[in-house]
Amino acid sequence: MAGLPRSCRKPEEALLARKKSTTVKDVAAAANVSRATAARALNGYGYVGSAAAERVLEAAARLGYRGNRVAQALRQGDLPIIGFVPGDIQNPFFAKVAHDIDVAARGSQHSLLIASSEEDLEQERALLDNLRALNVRGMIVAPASGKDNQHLARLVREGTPIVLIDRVLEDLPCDSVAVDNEGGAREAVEHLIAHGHRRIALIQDDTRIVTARDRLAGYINALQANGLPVDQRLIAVSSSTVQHAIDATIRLFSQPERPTAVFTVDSVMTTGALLALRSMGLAVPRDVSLIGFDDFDLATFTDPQITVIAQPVGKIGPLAVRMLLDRIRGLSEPPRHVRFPTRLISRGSVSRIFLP
Amino acid sequence: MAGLPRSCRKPEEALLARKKSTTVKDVAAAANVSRATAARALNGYGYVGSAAAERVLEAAARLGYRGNRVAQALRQGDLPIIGFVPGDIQNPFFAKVAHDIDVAARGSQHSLLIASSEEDLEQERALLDNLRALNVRGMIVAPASGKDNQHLARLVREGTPIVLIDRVLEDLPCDSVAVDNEGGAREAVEHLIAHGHRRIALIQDDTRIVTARDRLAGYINALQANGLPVDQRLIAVSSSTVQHAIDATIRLFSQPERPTAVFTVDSVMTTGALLALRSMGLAVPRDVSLIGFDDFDLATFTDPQITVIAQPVGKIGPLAVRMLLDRIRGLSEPPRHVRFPTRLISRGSVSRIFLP
DNA sequence: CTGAAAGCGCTAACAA
DNA sequence: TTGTTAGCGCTTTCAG
Repeated sequence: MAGLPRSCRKPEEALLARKKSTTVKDVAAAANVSRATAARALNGYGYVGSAAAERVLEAAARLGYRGNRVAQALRQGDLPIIGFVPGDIQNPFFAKVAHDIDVAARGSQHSLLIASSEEDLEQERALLDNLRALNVRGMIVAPASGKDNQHLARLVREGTPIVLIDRVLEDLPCDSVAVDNEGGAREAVEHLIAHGHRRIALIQDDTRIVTARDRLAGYINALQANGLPVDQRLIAVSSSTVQHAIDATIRLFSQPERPTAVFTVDSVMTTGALLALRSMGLAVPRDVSLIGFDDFDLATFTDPQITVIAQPVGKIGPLAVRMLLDRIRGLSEPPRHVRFPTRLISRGSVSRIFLP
Repeated sequence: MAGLPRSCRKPEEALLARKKSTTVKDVAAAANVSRATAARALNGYGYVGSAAAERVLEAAARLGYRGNRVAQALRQGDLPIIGFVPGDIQNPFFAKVAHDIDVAARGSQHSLLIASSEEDLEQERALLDNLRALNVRGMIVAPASGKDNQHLARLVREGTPIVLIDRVLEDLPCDSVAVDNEGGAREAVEHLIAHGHRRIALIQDDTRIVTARDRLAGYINALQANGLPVDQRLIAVSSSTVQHAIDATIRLFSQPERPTAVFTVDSVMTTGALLALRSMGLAVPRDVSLIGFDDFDLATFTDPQITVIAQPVGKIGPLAVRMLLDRIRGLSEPPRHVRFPTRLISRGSVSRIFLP
């Protein structure tokens, strides 16, 4: 008899043992029908006599029957859940996207499991593996890295519906939703060049992150298209936290030949740059011009306000969910890639420089 | 023979059918051992001959065996997951707490499932029901409402480990981690009173939310302790979004007798109030003094900076996880309630008023 | 050291 | 209309 009470490693644990919840079997017994009939009544399919159905429902209510999704999932193959793996849940961009995904997912009867990779590739692997092992229906992922993505390739190969957001991996055959990072960055830098700036600094993430790489490309392309040199001393790499961005900015401005303008690749970086500049007594845009990728609350609070490259953040989550649901429903078209354009919002943080 | 391929509602769906993943059975077959032996080798318990074990591991690797958590969960009773139900994932307070919980949970081999209630009681019920049906180990919840919490009471009664954060329900017998909302609010308002203010406005959430209720109590207590009247026209209720807070602030200042100071109950409200005041051409603190509950990035970006009541945000998540894990491990002490003190950070947004 | 078999809770094909 | 039964993938006794 394998009938020992499970999970009794230590005696004291038994005290708090969760009350065994009521199962279909209990309900069926209470209603004097078979498990099959009870299940039919509970889930409303097939033929059930109205008398029997009523008894079942009554018993279920009385016993507090709730159903066990894990068992259902084991039986049916998957859980009505989609996973979202953002790079960092604290970044307002991802928080907003997470919220939008949540709303859209809920609208189609799915729960959302958010698991942040914290920009750590190893962690991302573990999380995706977890989600997969849980048999979620599909996943929306902002990959932490542009390289070493065999784990993603494998998931795709195995048929798990996946939609990439924000960071596209060209060689991965799955849908993606992102913005024109290269174009946006190029526009930002060209805006600075058009205002006479020549020493333009870049504060960016590790180029392992795809968006950082693309925005760097935009920066370089803009410079080269205008015959300006790419000076490595003007490029600061920092992880995307306010404190790191502060340090990077200070380093940048501790050099003999200071930049006259700064382009920051996300709103966290922009926040850090603003704080650093202020602490160094540099006024924007009098001493330094500033333009940031991604619009954010703070951008309109400074005086003057900050010029930014805005992304249509609110469109990303809902579209990603729609695409994912298509795949979950079995759509087998070739991968679709959507790239939204960005938009330069000119505020007051860029000044005109007159060349000698 | 119930051997029909499942899930073939429509023929085209079959095309994309997820590749059936390899099971212990496959591995066992490939290694020429029984399922039991394979399981033993895979999970490293019991006696397994080293030759057999090696064959199993090799076969598992070759076949790409990954394990099925759902089945494990069904067998073992629960999933190594904890759930977090914040009021609103976009609120930076909850985003930070979510991040902290994530880190702490991961440290103890648990995944985190974040499901935001969006301050909707009905939604919260559905989400908690989902989590419960998934057999998660425990949940950390910021209840959307101070009333109508039978759903929570029931979960607790059934033995699901639950820790409340930010918003404590006194009559619910479970652990909680929060801050001294009443005391913090009182200190804020007393600070304003000490600076000579008499017409002090409050911008707050619906009092259905426990923190809003407690902070309102602090506001009222401070006024009464100082012999000041509570004027309903000075109390604006708004849901916690920037736009709603803007509207509420404008309404407040459209009255004949304007307040000389404003106390906002969270950082989103504070952001909204700042935007509204600026749009009305009112300078802080020249025309209006301002103090907000909860410190946030923006508070140090305005000129002058904003005086706030700071909470030890970083301590809440980790402690909640620790308490939850205790319960999961079977701790059966009576409920523990932790309340952190708040701290007034005086910056420049409160001016002294000289009475006539 | 290994294998057979039971059973977690649920659903659904099939028989009655 | 209802009941019987198989089985999802896994772990774990118990008997070899």
